[in-house]
Amino acid sequence: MVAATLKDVAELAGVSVKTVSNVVNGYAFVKPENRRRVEEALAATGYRPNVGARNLRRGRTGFLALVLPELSIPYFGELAGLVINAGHDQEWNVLIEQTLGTREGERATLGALGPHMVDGAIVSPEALHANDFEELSGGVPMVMLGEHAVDVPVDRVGIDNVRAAEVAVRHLVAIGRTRIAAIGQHPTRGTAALRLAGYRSALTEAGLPVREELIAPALNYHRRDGATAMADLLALPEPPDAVFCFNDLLAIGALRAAAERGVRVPGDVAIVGFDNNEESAYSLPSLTTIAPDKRAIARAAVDLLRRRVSGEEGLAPQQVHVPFALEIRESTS
Amino acid sequence: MVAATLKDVAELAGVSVKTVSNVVNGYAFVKPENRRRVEEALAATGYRPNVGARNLRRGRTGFLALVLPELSIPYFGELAGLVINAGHDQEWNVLIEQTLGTREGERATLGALGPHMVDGAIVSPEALHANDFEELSGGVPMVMLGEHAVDVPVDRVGIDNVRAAEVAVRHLVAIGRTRIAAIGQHPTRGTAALRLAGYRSALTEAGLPVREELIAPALNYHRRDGATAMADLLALPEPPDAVFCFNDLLAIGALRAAAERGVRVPGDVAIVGFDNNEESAYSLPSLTTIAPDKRAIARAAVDLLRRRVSGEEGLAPQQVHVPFALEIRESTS
DNA sequence: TTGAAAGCGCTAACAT
DNA sequence: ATGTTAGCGCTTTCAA
Repeated sequence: MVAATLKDVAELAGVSVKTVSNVVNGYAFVKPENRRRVEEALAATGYRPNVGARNLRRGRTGFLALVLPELSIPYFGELAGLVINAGHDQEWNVLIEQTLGTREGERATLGALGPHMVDGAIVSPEALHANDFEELSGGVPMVMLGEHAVDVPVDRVGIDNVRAAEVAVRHLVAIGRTRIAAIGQHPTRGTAALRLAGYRSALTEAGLPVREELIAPALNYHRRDGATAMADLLALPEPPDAVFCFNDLLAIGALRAAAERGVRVPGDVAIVGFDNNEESAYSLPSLTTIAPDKRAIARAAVDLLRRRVSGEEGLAPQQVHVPFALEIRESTS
Repeated sequence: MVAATLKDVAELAGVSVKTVSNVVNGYAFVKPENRRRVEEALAATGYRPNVGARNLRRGRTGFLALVLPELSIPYFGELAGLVINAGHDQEWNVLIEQTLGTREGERATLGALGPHMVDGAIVSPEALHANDFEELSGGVPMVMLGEHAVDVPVDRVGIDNVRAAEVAVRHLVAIGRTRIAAIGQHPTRGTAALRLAGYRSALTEAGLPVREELIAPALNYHRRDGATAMADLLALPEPPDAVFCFNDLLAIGALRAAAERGVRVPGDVAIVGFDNNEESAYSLPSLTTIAPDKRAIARAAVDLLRRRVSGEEGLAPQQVHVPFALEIRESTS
């Protein structure tokens, strides 16, 4: 029993393909008698539309690309799940591509995204340059995730990173910390610059000095990088009494570095993360963190794409800010 | 500059579509002169093949479905990344579908996988019944991930769960524990039964009694379920001195429940997990766990699928066992 | 070695 | 209300 086609069904029902197509697509007015016969034939043959053919005809692919660094990174795993769901709501299947967060990888992936491969792409760039974007977009509508230094006329969805960082640091100030460090400085990551700006401004606002030695860089944003950076901070003559990490993985690493040195959290040093990964509610201690509304990010991105794809030409590039919250947990109480 | 077609390129180069197609597909013998002109035209138009049309013609889709409970679960996030990579090696794009681990969800997803949607599917079933499988496979070649009670003539890839559980429990015996509990009993999960069997056999082999009150059920395999189960175990008149958790998330939850009650790990109770999620190397204490070779799982699954799709008919359903290792960390030392 | 043309399964004019 | 038919862009006989 090899896949039945519209034609097969039509023959079995004794009607034309058009009628079958109409029934299948829930179309118009079909004589009840015919509808019944078509439906029977449909069931009898176990007909399933050939999506490829349908899309070829319709001039769409039915696919959406989600381009991100790596699915094994909790934040992206969680986000991807939500994007898949949001995509389904718009009859899109989501194709996930991994770039490893390198410019190489990002260029290669965008370049491979032919105009026929997908109807649009949701991209979470980490290292892309502005001109890469223009060069490689290939006419595929795109939405960028997260705020970025890169200035490209493209829709973006994310939270207000400067404000979020301010909220995080203000919280540390509010619980009485004065030597507040930051982990995650990075030369090219767009969000790093923004979170750092928020960190600085919150300190200044509180009348606290910004000490450059308390701003720790991170080559990557993995757990091990957080541990390394935290080790360096704790080795300072005057170590910090609080640390704002630019993501939860860094914070988890920082937690471990502290524990290994017998430094108590939050007793000796309070820690705040960013992203609200599921694991952060279960770390020991659990992690206070900035919780972006990931569901809103996924929905807004897909929605923006839908509007672009359905050809709202005049629409200027949008910058959508979704809500975030400070999730206060044990690492700061 | 709307997407150029083969025809456009042919006209520009002054040759037939066939010749262009030949060049594009690196085919046969093309007169050098013509080849040059085609290549120029190709570059000038920025031609990209329409994958949908190509696949329609070729009778394949170029897509592979990866059906799993949820991408936000670390194990599946990590695995999905590896499957995507393995798929690319065989010129497949991977489509991820989430079932939430319910029979409902699994049935719906498999049912939606028309024969035209994907060339094959890699399925990680959690609740599927044997007849669901036959009813819904719709002729799409499938590979199942993990061992399962469900007996269906389908290729499977996974580790030897009974042996792995034995290795885990033997380790607990080896470090001198005698009241060894298990967390993760479940009425329908295939792996639960196998891991429990390994648990029992390792205890028996060590001459230790199997105490039913030390076998804790888990409705789900999330962190919170591990915490709940651990709380129950610790409330026993004679609490365990070791716990074997059927996955790392349960173990992470157990770690927290212990910490909240002032129970020291591994001092008072040693804990072993299963899966080797990335986070388990950074928990406090870090988690001893069974580490399946996930890369091997991904590769074997894709490879099996490739063989099925390319129509090796006579091939009997395979059961592939990939290697695993016991990763010893702080939670048992 | 290349061209012409059929057709993959579907949708949407157009005609009836 | 339904049938006929022309393609969507591509690959692939079949001829030339």
